[in-house]
Amino acid sequence: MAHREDSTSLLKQKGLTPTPHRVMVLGILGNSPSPLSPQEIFATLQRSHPMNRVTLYRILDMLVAHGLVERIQSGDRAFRYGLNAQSPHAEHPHFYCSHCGSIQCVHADSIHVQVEDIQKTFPGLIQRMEIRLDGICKNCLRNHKGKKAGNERAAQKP
Amino acid sequence: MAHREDSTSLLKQKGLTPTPHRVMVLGILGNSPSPLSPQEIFATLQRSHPMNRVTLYRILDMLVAHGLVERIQSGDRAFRYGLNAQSPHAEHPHFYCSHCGSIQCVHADSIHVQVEDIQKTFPGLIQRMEIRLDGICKNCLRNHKGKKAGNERAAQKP
DNA sequence: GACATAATGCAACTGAATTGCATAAAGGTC
DNA sequence: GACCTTTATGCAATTCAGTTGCATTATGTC
Repeated sequence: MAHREDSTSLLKQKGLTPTPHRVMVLGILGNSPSPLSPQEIFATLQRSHPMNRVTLYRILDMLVAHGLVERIQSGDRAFRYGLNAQSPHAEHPHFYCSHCGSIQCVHADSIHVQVEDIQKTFPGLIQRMEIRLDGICKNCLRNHKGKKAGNERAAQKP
Repeated sequence: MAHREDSTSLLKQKGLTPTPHRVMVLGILGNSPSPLSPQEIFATLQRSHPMNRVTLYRILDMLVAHGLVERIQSGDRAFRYGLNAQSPHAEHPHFYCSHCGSIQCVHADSIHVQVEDIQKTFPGLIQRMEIRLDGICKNCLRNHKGKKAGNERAAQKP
């Protein structure tokens, strides 16, 4: 996981000035096992290092633009941000729990989508791929065994 | 593609009363080669069969809930709706053009993601999968050859 | 035709993200 | 260090997509 020095040097590598805010945001993302929503990042920041919402969005945008951070879509309407996997094409799927909204990385060896193969016959330029699995996570399955699904519609209807 | 009678009978099959509005919406989706945003559906409707925004959203929700229509996420913040592929697990990827926002279905034989395999080791319940490719579509490549990408950021920044 | 149920419309609201502009911080030059 | 330019951050207001609550209209059944 990325410590403060790591975040700082990552930013410098990309020619970005390592302001405290940026270092913090990158650090939070580096310490999270799964991608986070701006809200979650914001909440974490509030405790120690409050910053304006807009600033957070702008920092995230910039990190994505410089390839340090990956932005993925979850089943709901908020994007999630996570440290970018270093190797391109080593993208992994994400699991979205439609009950609690949590996101998990899925390390699935069985998924080998050959973007190159598709590119051969596809007339547009493919730059990126995103795979998402929707369902109910382990915790929600355990906690709500026997209960009515209730919020399950969230997957489709955030 | 679905003609009016088809839409009507599809609705009846699901026990839904085939109101003019519903038949129209289902017809539009059936005649489109690619999934449409509510905005696009709305615009199409305006010409011949104006209806309230909310009604459209509610009809779409219902069609999704009854499995007639599939709701997918594009690279931007609007969902897209398309007739549901009849066979489950025959999901296909969608291509999102980050320049013009259009969506295309990709029929890629090379993509065989075995959800069952993932399910064996994944502790949650997987109910659905979505694969999306982001890039620049054929048209935008042609029209903007040599020009600066300009709006390309849309993929990440709708 | 009367009535209950379902469908639609309208207005106001929410949540996530964005824009425009003002202020504050960094960084370079003398 | 003072001055100035560039870059970051903050604040307020706005957009965009979708949702909620409630009134009104249509549909179907007896």
